[in-house]
Amino acid sequence: MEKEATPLNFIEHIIEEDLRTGYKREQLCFRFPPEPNGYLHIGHASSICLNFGLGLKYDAPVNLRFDDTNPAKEEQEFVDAIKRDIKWLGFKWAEERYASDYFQQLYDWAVQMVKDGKAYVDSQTSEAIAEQKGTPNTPGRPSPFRDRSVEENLDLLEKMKNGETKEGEHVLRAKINMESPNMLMRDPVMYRTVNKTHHRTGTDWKIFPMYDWTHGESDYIEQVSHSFCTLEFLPHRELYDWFLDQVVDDDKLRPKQREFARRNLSHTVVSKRKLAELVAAGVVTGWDDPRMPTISGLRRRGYTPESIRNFADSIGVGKRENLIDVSHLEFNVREDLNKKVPRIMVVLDPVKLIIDNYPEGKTEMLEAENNQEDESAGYREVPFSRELLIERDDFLEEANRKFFRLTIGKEVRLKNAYIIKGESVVKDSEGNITEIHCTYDPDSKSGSGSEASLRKVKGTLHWVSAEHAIPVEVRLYDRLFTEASPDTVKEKGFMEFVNPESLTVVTGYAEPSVKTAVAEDKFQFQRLGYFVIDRDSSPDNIIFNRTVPLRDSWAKISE
RNA sequence: UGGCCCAUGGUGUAACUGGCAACACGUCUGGUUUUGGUCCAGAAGAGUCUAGGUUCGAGCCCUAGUGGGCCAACCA
Repeated sequence: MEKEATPLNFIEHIIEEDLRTGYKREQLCFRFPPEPNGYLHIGHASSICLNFGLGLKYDAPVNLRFDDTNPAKEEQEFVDAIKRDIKWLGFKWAEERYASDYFQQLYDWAVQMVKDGKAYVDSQTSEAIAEQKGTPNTPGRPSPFRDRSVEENLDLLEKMKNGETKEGEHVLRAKINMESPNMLMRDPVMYRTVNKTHHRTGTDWKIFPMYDWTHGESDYIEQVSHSFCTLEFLPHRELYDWFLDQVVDDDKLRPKQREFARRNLSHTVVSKRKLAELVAAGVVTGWDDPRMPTISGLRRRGYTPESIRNFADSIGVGKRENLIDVSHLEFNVREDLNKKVPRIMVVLDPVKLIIDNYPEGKTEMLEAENNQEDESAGYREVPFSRELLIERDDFLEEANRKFFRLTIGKEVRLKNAYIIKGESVVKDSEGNITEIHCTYDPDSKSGSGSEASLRKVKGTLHWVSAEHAIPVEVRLYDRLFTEASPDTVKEKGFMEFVNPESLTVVTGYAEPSVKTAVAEDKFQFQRLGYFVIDRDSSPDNIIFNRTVPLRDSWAKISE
């Protein structure tokens, strides 16, 4: 029907090819299979967007399936967090499934495999089994238990299942090929016993299936057509297919595993273990700290679901190693926020600006556009008076020609207000500027249309009225890691690369309308970056988080 | 002493069954602008890891090499 204007990525090429060679469109089904052992991060977001994006594109169901086969690591808390984050990203899953739903079916199949001589119980230590497996360069040797009788195997498997054997005493192994060049085919473990309470099956099961003996079978049960995973699972594909051979009915759809490269982000660590360490060490306040690469952290930092989805789409999928620069991600928030965030003026590092020729005690309300790019965002009123606060670095006594802001003797515009001219400064005994004095042109009011108001000036400054300013807490976030490469961070110990200035808390002064904005949970913006109101804010305690700083050029020119 | 995967501007991806290497980010220049943001216009930047081969023609196919990655949890 529709012409594909955008080129297909290689995953879509696979699907298109399958559609040409037998698959029916209505058979397409995908899944996102997280293990509930931690919070979702930006890496998962790519996978979520890929799978759910395919679902949308092909109008196919996408299941959310929790890979909960290891009770030692998994918790209900993570299940809840994962569901929340996927919803926040804006996706809807067709079915909510759990690998643990399939424990009985998996067990029945395993029993059949034992009967068919395709699986056996091994009673060696894990060390012995590992040793016999050989190495990628040397073939493995068969276990002494490899040829146990079917009866004995069945009996032992039953006992394992009932918890009549000790943890680690036996495992069930598939009988494949100890000399395979693929290590995974050297009689992989299918079941191990774990004496832990499972978050869903409780103590019903004492044996738990391994990933390989679960994933393809779960895909098959759910009739998933394409099971996409990251490249490190490529060697698993042979085993995925072998296990499927043992259970697949010819008249049902056979799932396909296909692999894509995980997408790495510069300046970002996503290892759950390391993130947990950051939380434990108190480097961050929690999994949803705005500096965390978790979806909940990004949300709190001010990233919108759209910006994350756009990022994932624009980055594409491939099969090669990659390191995507965070600037790609940051571009996507800026792009999205530009369109929809109302602007509010906030001064972070204030210095007093006094308009000598403005009447003392007078306050006038000026009209200000909420979003210059979106007229429907409307207008608000901002109080203006004789004493204002402006950014300290918006003023320089002696400026070079590249400095566009306030200096003595030059004119600039106060945003939404008047054109002013720098006159003089007052300094304390240490030479710090405490007051800047200026004069304003009463005819130059913004939007008045007067001749004076149309005069070109070299810069525009944001400001707040000192008397009306509302103190707010502003948290300036920078990249958590100073090193770009996740590998380097991994090798050298990631704590060394934690940026000590990743969080700076300052008191800022905002215009009064910030109160309304907090109540309405609106985004904020001003020149120094994009600010969003932290979700811990209340009208009495307003906290801003900064999402991304503006381009570095600002910092360079300031010097 | 193996097997498998990958190789396109600084970054990430495109290039239909071989046909002038494209898009986005980033960078730079200019313009608009009630902030240097935004927006608009434009530029620079790879000849596709190397060497052979097939072909009228190769980023796409073949061979070898080089470089990078994955595989030796009772993790996923």
